[in-house]
Amino acid sequence: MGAAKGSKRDTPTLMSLARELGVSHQTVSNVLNNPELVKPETRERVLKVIRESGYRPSAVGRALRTSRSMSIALRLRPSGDGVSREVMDRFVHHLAEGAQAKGYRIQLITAPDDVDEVRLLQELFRDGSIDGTILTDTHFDDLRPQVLASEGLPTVSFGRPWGASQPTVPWVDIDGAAGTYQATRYLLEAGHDTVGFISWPTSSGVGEDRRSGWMRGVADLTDDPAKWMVTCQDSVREGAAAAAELRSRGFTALVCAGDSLALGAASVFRVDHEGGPLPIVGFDDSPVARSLGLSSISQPVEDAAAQAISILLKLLRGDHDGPLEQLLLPPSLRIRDLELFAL
Amino acid sequence: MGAAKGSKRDTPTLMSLARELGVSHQTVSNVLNNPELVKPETRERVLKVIRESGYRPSAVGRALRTSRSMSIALRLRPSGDGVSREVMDRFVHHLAEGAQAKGYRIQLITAPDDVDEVRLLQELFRDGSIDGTILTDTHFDDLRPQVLASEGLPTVSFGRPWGASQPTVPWVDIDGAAGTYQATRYLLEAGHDTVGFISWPTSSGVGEDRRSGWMRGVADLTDDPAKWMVTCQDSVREGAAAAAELRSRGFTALVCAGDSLALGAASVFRVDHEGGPLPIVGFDDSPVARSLGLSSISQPVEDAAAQAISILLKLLRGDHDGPLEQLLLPPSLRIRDLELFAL
DNA sequence: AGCCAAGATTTGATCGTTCAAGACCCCGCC
DNA sequence: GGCGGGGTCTTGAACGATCAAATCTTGGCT
Repeated sequence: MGAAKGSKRDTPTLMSLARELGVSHQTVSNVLNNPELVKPETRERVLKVIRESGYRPSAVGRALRTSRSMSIALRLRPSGDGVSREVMDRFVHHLAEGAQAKGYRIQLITAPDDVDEVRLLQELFRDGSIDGTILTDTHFDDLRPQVLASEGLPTVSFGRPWGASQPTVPWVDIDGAAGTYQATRYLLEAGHDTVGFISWPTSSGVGEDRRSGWMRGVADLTDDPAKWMVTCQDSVREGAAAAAELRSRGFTALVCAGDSLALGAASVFRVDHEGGPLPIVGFDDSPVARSLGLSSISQPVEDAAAQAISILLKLLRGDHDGPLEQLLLPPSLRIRDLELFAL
Repeated sequence: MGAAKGSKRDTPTLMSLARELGVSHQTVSNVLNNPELVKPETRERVLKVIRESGYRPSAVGRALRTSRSMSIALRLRPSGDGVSREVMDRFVHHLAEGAQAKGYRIQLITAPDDVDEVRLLQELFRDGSIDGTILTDTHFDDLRPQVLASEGLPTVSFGRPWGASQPTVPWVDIDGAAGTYQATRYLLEAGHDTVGFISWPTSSGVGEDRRSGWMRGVADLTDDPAKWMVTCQDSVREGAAAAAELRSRGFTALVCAGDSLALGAASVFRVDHEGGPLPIVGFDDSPVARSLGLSSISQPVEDAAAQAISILLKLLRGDHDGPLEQLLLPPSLRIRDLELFAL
């Protein structure tokens, strides 16, 4: 076929295509990036060759010139034992999906602690590997947002800036309080006079948030909600112990800060239970809850991921219209009939 | 402070550092990549300035010149409902960790099916975004390895090439059969005369593998192992039904293809159980199994990830010594006392 | 005919690095 | 004293794209 210069089986480039077509490299580039600048006739001619050659613009060449890597960093946390990590898992997946749809890619990083995470992010940002990042698992005294913001590293946080007087980066989060409030009201309307709560230690912002929703839900029923709840670590065993305690105090329905606790609580309350939904509501709608038929509160992680991406891309585009975006998404209650224990 | 040319607050480059130092850019480059070529004296001088400026070589510039992106693609699957997806989760995490330790990064991709996955991988490979990939969830009639291999895309598979007469890419996998064999023998030695099996449909390579280990374990006890097992879909409910069936046939101990099934089976066998390990063994050692105190077979995913990375890097380096690597790692049995149901 | 503007295409520089030679210096050796 | 050679450093080109500006065409208007 080709005579001229001994065409190697190399992957085509703008230059090689241009030579082959007898046009300038810029014309080929324009066909792809600014088609309206090119006469329809030549545009078609160029497009044809592009298609036939299977040409794909070098992401690296492009990145060098535009100084945009089209990739976003995400720190992956060590597995941990929780039953609810599936939530984060789904978040990551939707993030990858959303990013990909916009031509971006998610790059995973790992770090032993926040300081290392921030340092690594800065390095990757400075060497052009990433354009921005999405933070997860925010907590009290979390310095990451403000450090990254001061470095000018485009950042969106999945999780509110707990305890900070003023947010330093835009964030998206799930309204845990709204979820537990809804669950509490549901149980009350289902005929229970009291609804107890199994809580995490107060060091957790997420835990505080979820507890506050329940408290609002029972505010008109008691002056001393502290007597209606038990605090314990996040495990099935402790959840069961806490539930036993509350049950002995006469509570017939419970809301729990997480599904591990709810699972434990369910093991206590299933005794004498007569079918239908167990009056226990967990949080996170984990796979276990789904497969055992436990009621739970489901986080709209898909929305959260989409919003996080969308806000981050806005930052990258430089659309600085107005103040930081802060988005609180409502979770939804999933009531289920007990499956496993009913057998 | 500098007078000369109005130094902007730009990030430093090889060129800018070279100018500042009064040496050539290549010398600076050599200090970083081939220190032995540079006289110790100047080397120190250059290093000092590098450190002070916080200079970091542009990953993009380097990638363009060397045509190595230092990143590895990994397809993230849709969440799915399984209780065992935590295994993949841990695998991904260890992969990211291992890659990062070697200067590589993991890029997430998503795809609705294998064909799209392969196409996307090819595109990313051709445009220089990735250097290689790690496949997961291999299955019968999986065409991905052979297509990728024929395209010259460096690939390592986590999961055997089920059904293929000849592997086309190196792989790492967990020896499921060894795990179920071990579990079966353990139960027999614990005093049970028979050990049943709850199996997945035979379309699954992983399921076949796990079943075969159990069959080997009971081979000397029965001529018709088909009567000792039940096949069903992977859910807690179906696991419970299958266990009830086997129990009614007189089986006192079971091995299950996965933890969902085992969880269902446990709900049946816990009745009349008197403490100590329940004679049910699941597979994957999922968080639920751990928190409920179910015995299970644990996959050495950390090893698997490390090996996968190691083999892939070898491919990238071009060390083609000998045939494709094929690595089968033994899982380990975790026997636990029942926790939750014992309360 | 002459001239300006819009349309279409080309030219040259640039992003930041590494590769492949070339230049220079100093020494020892015949 | 010229020559080879190792050690040190510099020069110029390449990687593959985009940006900025120059050039060539065309056509309409006076």
